[in-house]
Amino acid sequence: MKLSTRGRYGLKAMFQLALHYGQGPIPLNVIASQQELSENYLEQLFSTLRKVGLIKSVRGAQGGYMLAKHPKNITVGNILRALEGDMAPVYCVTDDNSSCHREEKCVTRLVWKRMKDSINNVIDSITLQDMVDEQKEIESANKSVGGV
Amino acid sequence: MKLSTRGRYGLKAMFQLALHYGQGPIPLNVIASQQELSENYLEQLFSTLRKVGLIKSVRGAQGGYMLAKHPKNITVGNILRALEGDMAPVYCVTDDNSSCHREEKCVTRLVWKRMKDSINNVIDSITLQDMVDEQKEIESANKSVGGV
DNA sequence: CCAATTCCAACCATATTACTAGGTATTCAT
DNA sequence: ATGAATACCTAGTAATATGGTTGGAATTGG
Repeated sequence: MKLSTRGRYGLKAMFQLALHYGQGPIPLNVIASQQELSENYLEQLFSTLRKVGLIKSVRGAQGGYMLAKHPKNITVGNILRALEGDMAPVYCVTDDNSSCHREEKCVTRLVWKRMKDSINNVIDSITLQDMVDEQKEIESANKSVGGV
Repeated sequence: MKLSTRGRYGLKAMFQLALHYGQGPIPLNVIASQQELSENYLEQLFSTLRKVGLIKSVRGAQGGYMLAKHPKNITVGNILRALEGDMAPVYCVTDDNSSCHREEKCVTRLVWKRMKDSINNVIDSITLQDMVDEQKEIESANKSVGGV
């Protein structure tokens, strides 16, 4: 049960945007090269993120992407759900729960439900701002110890 | 981020074995038909479960499979890890953490770590016995309300 | 006008998933 | 002893998902 590159690349890229929030648009190739990702592939992810309203784009020269809201108002859950779909371990506990005729009589379903709730609880409680703050802590901790 | 059929089928099948714990071996075709699964495919899952010591087999006619320990000593986590591998959302926080040269300086890694811990916390806290108990509760609740 | 950029749709190679097929080994019941 | 019922094992395979690539059109700052 692994996340695909969509979720992984997407979160990293969004974190980069958060680090430069308020500094104007950042072009895709900058982010792609910083994270050593395929620019064209990342473009597809950003297309998705823009359509759900998490980022804004500026077209043309000097254009690029930026967060559509303050980092404190964007959660990891917002990003992962946009890119990976419903963060449920099995389809029978997704929001658009179509199938599963056995419904509530199913004990394994309760297990999946608890897993889902647990996952979503974590990812909805972490904002991009939290990550930016943590990054600063790590950096200052390294500096005070004289790390490389 | 979904579980594969290995984890889903496997848990269901193990739950069936738990329901009949102490009643001798149950042949594979019985479980397969009860859960409407491919017998040959389920066989592969049981092979894995046997090799990690979660189930025992009895060969020959009147043979079959049974849990190797009491249901209260088998967790959902035991089963899912056997069938799905390390239950980490990304490889950089798996136990045999090989790669990830960025190590502790990586903020996204902290996010994955929290997700992983959260997932494992849930699945390690639920035993097959818990599921059997829940099943009985559901059944008796249905009965007392006069459900179908 | 031109270079830099986003936007968009289609294509493609590879890996993974979820099986199927077909055989061998073992054991119980008769 | 025999045959049916079972577990055990390995290889093959169709479908699907993944992780991109390709090529171009639209937009805009300088």
